[in-house]
Amino acid sequence: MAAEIDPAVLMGDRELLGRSSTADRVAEILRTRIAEGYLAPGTKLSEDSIGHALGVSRNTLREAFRLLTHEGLLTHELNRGVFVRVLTVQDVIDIYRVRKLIECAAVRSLSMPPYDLSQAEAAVAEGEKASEDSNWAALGTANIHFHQAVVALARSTRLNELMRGVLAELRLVFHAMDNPRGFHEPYLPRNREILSALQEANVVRAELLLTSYLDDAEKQLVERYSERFQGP
Amino acid sequence: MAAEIDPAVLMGDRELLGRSSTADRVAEILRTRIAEGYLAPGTKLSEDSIGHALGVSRNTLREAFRLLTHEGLLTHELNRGVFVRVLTVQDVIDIYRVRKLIECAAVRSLSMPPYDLSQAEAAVAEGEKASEDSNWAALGTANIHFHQAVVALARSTRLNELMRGVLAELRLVFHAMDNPRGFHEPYLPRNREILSALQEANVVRAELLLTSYLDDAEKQLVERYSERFQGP
DNA sequence: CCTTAAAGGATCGTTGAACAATCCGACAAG
DNA sequence: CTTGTCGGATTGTTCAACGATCCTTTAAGG
Repeated sequence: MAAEIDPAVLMGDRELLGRSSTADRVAEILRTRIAEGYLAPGTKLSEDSIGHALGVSRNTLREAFRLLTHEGLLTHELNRGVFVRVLTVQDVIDIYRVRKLIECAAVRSLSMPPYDLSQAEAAVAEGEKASEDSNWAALGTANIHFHQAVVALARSTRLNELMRGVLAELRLVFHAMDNPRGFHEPYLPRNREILSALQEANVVRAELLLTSYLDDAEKQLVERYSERFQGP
Repeated sequence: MAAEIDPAVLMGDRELLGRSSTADRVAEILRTRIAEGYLAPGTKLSEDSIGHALGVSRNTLREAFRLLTHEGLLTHELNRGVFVRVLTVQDVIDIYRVRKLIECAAVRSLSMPPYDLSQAEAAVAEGEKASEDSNWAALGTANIHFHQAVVALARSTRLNELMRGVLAELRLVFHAMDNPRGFHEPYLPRNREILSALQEANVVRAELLLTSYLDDAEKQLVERYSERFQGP
């Protein structure tokens, strides 16, 4: 009469069920505020003011801080408090070193098609739509999603996690760009090109495109960033 | 009369001095206990008992738990408490997927000598000494140090951090091996061989050796691990 | 005038206690 | 044997308090 229950179906609901912990929600709020630039790098997050503003206790807030600190969005200085992370030029260089190493390795690790490129395709489409809508913040997000999808090709949860953190840090850098359109838009067709190479199973070409992409982005970012933070 | 003070000398003491936050110290204690196997995977860490045993408050202990949870050494189940992480076979596979990707990419990223191989040399020597002393736990640690040194060749703090976490997780797996000597010792000469290839600047050979090393270790580990946790 | 030292206020680190929510085991009923 | 219910134990969350540390201000001295 009744069909057997597939446990796998219920698995997807677990995160929805298990999600709670006010600390997680507070962290999510702060994460969003940081990502959208409302909390600029260098801003001090006072336990008292933030806790009072959000109506949560200091202890709970501290747990949220610890979450975000571990994600690299906040820095914690003993007896001084937490601050929105300020990335140095050295950090930018390190981030791109990681990206080059991992993204390229992920592409190279692909053996025979078919791969699941649906995420990457969705990300490129997302970027093209954002570009049409002139929504440059969304375009930056879509770019990040594309490269997350590239790493996901390696099918490793740990690498995905690492990349999620690294790209979240990169968002902090993006906010230092005063011309988001001029920075993000040129990379959109390059993402499309990389995707095409992957669809044609031309791994070598995809890796070459990816490398030059990352080299260019790094150069551009380091240039802008250093003249803004170390320059005269 | 008095000689000039060399500031560099005092730098080494900073971590000793700046070591703060009881939560950090508690985390360090637990980290060590887990690494040495005293706290076996699956063990429940009761807030009451641990907090009372270490003489710290429950709040502080929870911060330490949160730290280790994010490092992947503990798992946190809502309203049930924290447990020493029990890795699945899938986790082992994922860990080795990451290792193959990153360690090989780190080696391949080397361009022209000279590289700084001092860390790697020290790790191999450490392993050979541990082997002479028949200290198999130390041998496992030395092996981990060697591969950490390999990743360090990429000179990225973020990659180093990732690898530190991944290899700490791997320690959890090692404790499931009932014959540590038989497992660790065969890999010692292979580390030496990889080091030799690097010293000769033969990057291609080093990468090949590394790949087969990791493939063998993964196969062996997965076999043992699955028959122990999913077997009859 | 500048440098150094001390006092004060603000914030963080840590603890202890309290209450609600949840889980776990035992026991009873069907 | 399964289901429902109860009570003890543990966790989740908040609050208040005190000591420790840092930053700023103020004062003294060269």
